[in-house]
Amino acid sequence: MSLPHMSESTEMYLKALAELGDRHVAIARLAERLGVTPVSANEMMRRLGEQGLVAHTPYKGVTLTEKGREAAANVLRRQRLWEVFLYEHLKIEWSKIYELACSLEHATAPEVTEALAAFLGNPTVCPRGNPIPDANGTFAPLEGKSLRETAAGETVTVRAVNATSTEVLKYLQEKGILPGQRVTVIEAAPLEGPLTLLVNEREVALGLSMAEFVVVEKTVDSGR
Amino acid sequence: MSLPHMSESTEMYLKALAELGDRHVAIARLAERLGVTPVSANEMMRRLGEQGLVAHTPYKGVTLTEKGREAAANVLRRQRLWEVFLYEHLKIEWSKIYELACSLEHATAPEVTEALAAFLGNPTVCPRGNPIPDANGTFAPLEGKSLRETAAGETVTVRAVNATSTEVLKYLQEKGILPGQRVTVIEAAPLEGPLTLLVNEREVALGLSMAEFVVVEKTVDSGR
DNA sequence: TGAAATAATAAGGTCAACCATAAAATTTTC
DNA sequence: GAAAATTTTATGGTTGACCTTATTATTTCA
Repeated sequence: MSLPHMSESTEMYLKALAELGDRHVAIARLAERLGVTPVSANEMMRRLGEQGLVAHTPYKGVTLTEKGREAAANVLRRQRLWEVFLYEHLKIEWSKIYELACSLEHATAPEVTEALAAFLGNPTVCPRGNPIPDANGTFAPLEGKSLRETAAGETVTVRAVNATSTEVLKYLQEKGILPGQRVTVIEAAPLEGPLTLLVNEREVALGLSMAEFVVVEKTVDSGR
Repeated sequence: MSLPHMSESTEMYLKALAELGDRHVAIARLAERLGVTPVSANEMMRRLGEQGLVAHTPYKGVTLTEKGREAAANVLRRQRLWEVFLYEHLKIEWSKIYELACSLEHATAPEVTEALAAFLGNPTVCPRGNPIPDANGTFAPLEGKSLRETAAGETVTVRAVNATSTEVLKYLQEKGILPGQRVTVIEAAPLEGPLTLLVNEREVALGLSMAEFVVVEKTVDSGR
């Protein structure tokens, strides 16, 4: 079941693919998220393809195979369990936990993963609002749409933040765009311009590339 | 202070040197402990020498420089803090903690190290009995001699176990050779033969290569 | 439909940390 | 003091994950 040993690099690619959604992912977007050149990402997709972890349809993009999806869930489980630990127990700043948990994740044996999950009380969401896959790799992929697709005038509730860069997370934290927060889109500037939001009675400007990774849900019970 | 980035490999070499004591260490012994060929260890010593971390006197051995000693203390700190966490909080089996902590150690940022230390209550010894350096890199190098040098008839108390292989640690665990345990050397077989010990009223055979890494202290207060 | 944009492939290069084999230098031991 | 053992150096090779530059293929859109 568990693969001979997955390199750190392989794990990062799998995680990125899982985080980018379960449809076909353009290699250019993958490369961008990982900070490598498209050529490198392409090479890597060939390698992962040979291992049966992804399926690549030229000019269409890549998807995880079932095997790849399972492996990715495992990586996400480790990543997000560490996030919980770092945030809840070590009291590390919210914006830094993704990056710090990421390093630990690659170094975590299955035995430690399960012991950690038990220690934490088998949490089901990470501090960034993302679901934590269970030990079998099953987890409900997050409901909701991205803030980017939210029309002006709408009021939504932040469900999760899928950004990974500490810098971006720091910006979101400063502006209060955190899971559970109610946000109203005041304006969406034309020409792919930024959104203007109302967060905690403060106006906040947010570029689309950041809004992309904020998962929101239409606020239903406005009076809770 | 903290180096640009130390590779996992560099950290392992520094740690092994620190664990092997503060005298000149023969490259062959280093290679043996790390499971690489002497040629590889030699190459690596040249590299670490260029970085000012070790001093190599040909045919005499290597020692850590002050810079190297500090770096090594930092690695040991991380290693041993994780050992405490894995053992005390995650309830992982004693014999496995070294290896599992080792992986985590390489992936641990300074910020996490310090938060972990605080979470654990700033422990000063790891479950294997070794001292945990403080945040400045200072720590009392373990008092005592190795079980290997203990004469037949002597009764000693195990202070620490400096073995690293899970297999060896498992054997020691099974035989009860753990920190705090009183041990009597019944016989030391000739020709570098094994020791026969009395541990918990049971006779135990122990090869010299294992005994080498059991640090003991002459039992003073026999009636505690 | 043809040009522009995007995506894929090809070719060649780097870097760290290993490996093996073999030759040379030094130390230890008889 | 010479042979044996150990250590060091030299040479050349491998692997994974990147990189650049250039060419070719495909898709999108005006």
